[in-house]
Amino acid sequence: MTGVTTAAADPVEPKPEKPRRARGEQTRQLILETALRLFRERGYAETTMRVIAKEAGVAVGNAYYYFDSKEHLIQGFYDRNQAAHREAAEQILASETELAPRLRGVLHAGIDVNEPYHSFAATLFKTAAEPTSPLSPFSRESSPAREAAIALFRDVVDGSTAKLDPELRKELPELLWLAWMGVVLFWVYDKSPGRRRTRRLIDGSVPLIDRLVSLSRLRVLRPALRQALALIESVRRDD
Amino acid sequence: MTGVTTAAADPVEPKPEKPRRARGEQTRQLILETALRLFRERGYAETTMRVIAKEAGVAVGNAYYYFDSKEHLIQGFYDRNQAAHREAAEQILASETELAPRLRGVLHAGIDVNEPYHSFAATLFKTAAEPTSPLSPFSRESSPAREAAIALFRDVVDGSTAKLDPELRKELPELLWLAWMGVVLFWVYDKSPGRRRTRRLIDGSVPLIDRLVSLSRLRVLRPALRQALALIESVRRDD
DNA sequence: GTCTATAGTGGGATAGAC
DNA sequence: GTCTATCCCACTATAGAC
Repeated sequence: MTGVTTAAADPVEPKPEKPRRARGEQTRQLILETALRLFRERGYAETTMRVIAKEAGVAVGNAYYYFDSKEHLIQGFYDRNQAAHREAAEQILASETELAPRLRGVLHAGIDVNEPYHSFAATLFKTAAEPTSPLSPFSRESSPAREAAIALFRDVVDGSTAKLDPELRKELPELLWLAWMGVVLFWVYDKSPGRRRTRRLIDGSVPLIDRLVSLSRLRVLRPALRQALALIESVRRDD
Repeated sequence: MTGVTTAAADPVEPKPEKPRRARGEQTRQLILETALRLFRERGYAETTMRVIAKEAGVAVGNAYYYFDSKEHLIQGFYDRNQAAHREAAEQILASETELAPRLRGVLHAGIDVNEPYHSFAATLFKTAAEPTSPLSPFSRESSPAREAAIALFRDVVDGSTAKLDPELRKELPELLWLAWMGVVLFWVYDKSPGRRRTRRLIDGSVPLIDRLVSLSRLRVLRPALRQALALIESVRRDD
């Protein structure tokens, strides 16, 4: 390609998109993929930045050029899986119209997507749990990812035929996301073969949630529902 | 009791209880107190083991003699506060007989006890959240502390005049402990002045829980209650 | 059993040359 | 953007004093 006649490369051929930047992005991806592979193979704590760099064929400093810290590699993982969850969920959302199976399908899809990373996810959870960490699911930095996740549950609710109290309908997506966080927490701690207990938790919780949502329209339960919604409202204030 | 004539030191004076061990315990406490003070003053990550040792007037190796790792200092903190919570709760448990104020009092007492360590507790939470860590509230190593905490909520329930479904009564202490973990999680993330939002969460949740517990005796809700209890049972299996 | 002092290892993170 | 050299700190090892 060094050829003479094309020597100075007159711009007949349009340059590939973002030649410089693309290379940077490529290096970034290379480092991330290498890191995630090593995390899966030998665990997070056991994988040193030196080894990640070596395996990826770059210098340690270069890894730190793209990722502020070892923990920031986790954010890459997080984003990737959020996207994968959304994609896996689309199928169910397109085919089901009842609330319960929609919810059930989306929850199982989330577990499916994360399963290969179960052992590594324990560490993910550790760093995500720190409130001061930008990786926390509640942090400002994560809010795009969080909003995306909540939007997924809004789809679950809004695309269903369920009849809901309008106030409840407004709050439900965020509540379901919270419940999902709870399921993830349970899953992280779940050591049962094939994560049977988590599957059972989902299969048992969904009909229960479905039943409670229906019951919430009963006259006897209206005050309790109002009280619960007022609680959410009061707690949300002054954040 | 080896001695013949007991030449050296006839046992006229009984030795002070555990002369050697007491000294060890003292050193241990000294190191722990020093560490917790420094954690509060400058944060966990910023406090090095070197500084802890120096401030306590011991050698680094000595600190490691008593605490297997820096994180293990947190277990000391955890145990201390559990005891303090229990103690603070006694007053309320001795004076109240209704479920709601008993629960409310115990929850607020828990926050009171932990409040001085709020900023440091964030880090505590981080390490506690790792499932593989012995510091996790769900780990086997923590089970004495966890059992003690659940026992506290058993007192809350059993010492109250509330009329409960017997099945629910059996499960409620553990459920309340779980709720308490949730409150702690919320508290850790709570940045509002004076932790107002956490206080509101408690004040709003307790009457709601109280109401739901009462409602659970209604005929319309019995199936839902059974369903919920069955869920707990099925999820608990094969641990 | 309790403690010191010292010298090391290894890994996360950074500075600054190129 | 990429590298090499270096810093700092958690943690270990060891050898020995009391």
